[in-house]
Amino acid sequence: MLSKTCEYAIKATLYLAQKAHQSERANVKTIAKAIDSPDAFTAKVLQQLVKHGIVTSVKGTNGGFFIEPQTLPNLTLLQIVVAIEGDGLVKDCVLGLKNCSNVNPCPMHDKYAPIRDNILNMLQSLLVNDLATQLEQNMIFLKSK
Amino acid sequence: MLSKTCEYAIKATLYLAQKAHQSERANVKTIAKAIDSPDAFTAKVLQQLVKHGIVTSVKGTNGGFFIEPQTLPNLTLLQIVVAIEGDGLVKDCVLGLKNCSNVNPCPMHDKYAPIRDNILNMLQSLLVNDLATQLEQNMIFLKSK
DNA sequence: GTTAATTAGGATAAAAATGTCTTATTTTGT
DNA sequence: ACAAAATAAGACATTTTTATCCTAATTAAC
Ligand code: FES
Ligand code: FES
Repeated sequence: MLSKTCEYAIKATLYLAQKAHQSERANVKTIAKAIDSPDAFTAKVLQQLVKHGIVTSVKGTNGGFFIEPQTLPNLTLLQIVVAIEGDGLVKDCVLGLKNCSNVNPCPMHDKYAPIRDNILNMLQSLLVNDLATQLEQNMIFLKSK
Repeated sequence: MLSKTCEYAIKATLYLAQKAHQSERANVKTIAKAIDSPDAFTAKVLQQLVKHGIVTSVKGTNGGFFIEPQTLPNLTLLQIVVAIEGDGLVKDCVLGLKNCSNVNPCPMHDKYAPIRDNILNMLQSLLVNDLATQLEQNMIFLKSK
C-alpha cells in the first residue's frame, strides 16, 4: 500500500509536529528511535521532506529538523504521500491499465474507483496537526509496543 | 497497491475464465498477449496459480492452462490475491505497526481500518465468473487500448 | 579559532521485485 | 518411434527498494 519510505516520512513528520507543539526540534537519531526506523535511511527520507518544503532543517550543534509554524496548520498526510511517491495511489488503475476511466474500465474499476476516492479523502482529511494532538494524548502511536 | 505479479495473476485468471466459458484452454503466449504482460514472467505467475490450485495446466501439444469447471463458480479475486501475496493487504497496519488493533492504533487506523474492510469486501465480492461474463460483453477490459 | 554536533550528499551494499533464458519433462500427432 | 508443442524448473539478469557508510559542509559552543 505505502512504501517504507512513505511510512517513515509520515511517522517522522507526525513526530516533528508533536515537537512543534513544544517549539522543539529533533535530530535524526531521536526521530528514528521514536518511530522505530533505521537511522541512515530515515536521514535520507528527512532530506526528501526538506526538499519538498514539508520540514525544515538546521545544521550544526543543536541543529535538527522541525516543521515551520506556518506550514503546520494545513499540512495533510496527502501532501506527504504525494511528495514521496506521487499521486499514483489516488489516481492509477489498480490493475495497471494505462488510463483509468469509465471508457476502458478494468475488471476492478467499478468497485475500486470509489475505494480509491475514499483513500484520497482519508489522506486529505487527516491533518498532521490534529494527529499530533492525538499523539500527545496517547490516543495513537508511532510504533508497536 | 497490488504487485505486478498479482496484477498479472488476476488478469490471466480472468482471461482463462473467459476461455472456460467456451471450454477452451490457452497457452502462455496467448495469455501474455491478451493481458499485455511479459511472456516468461507470466509463465512463472501461471505456475504459482497452478500450485495454488486456481488454474490447471496440461503439458504437450494442445496443452495450456485452464480453470476447472468446479473451481470457477466460487472463485473470487480475494483467493487470487491471497494466493500470490498473502493477506497483508487486508490485515496489516497501513503504517507498518506490528499489530493493527484498537489497543495500539497508528495515526491512520481509525480512518484506514474501514477502508481496508472495504477492500476485503470488494475482493470477496468480485467473482471471477461474473467478471468473465462482463469481459465477453466488452463491458470491461484486460488491457489498455 | 578550534572542536563538537549536526545535516547534506554521494557512494556503496543488500534485499526484493521484476524479467529473461535455457534445459528438462510431458504430451500429442504423425 | 519420432518430432513438435507445450509446461516445469532452475539459473541468471536487471531494476527498484531499502539500507548503510563515508566524507563534506555548516553551525554553535567553548
Ligand atoms: S481502470 Fe482499473 S481502476 Fe479504473
Ligand atoms: S494500527 Fe495502523 S492501520 Fe491499524
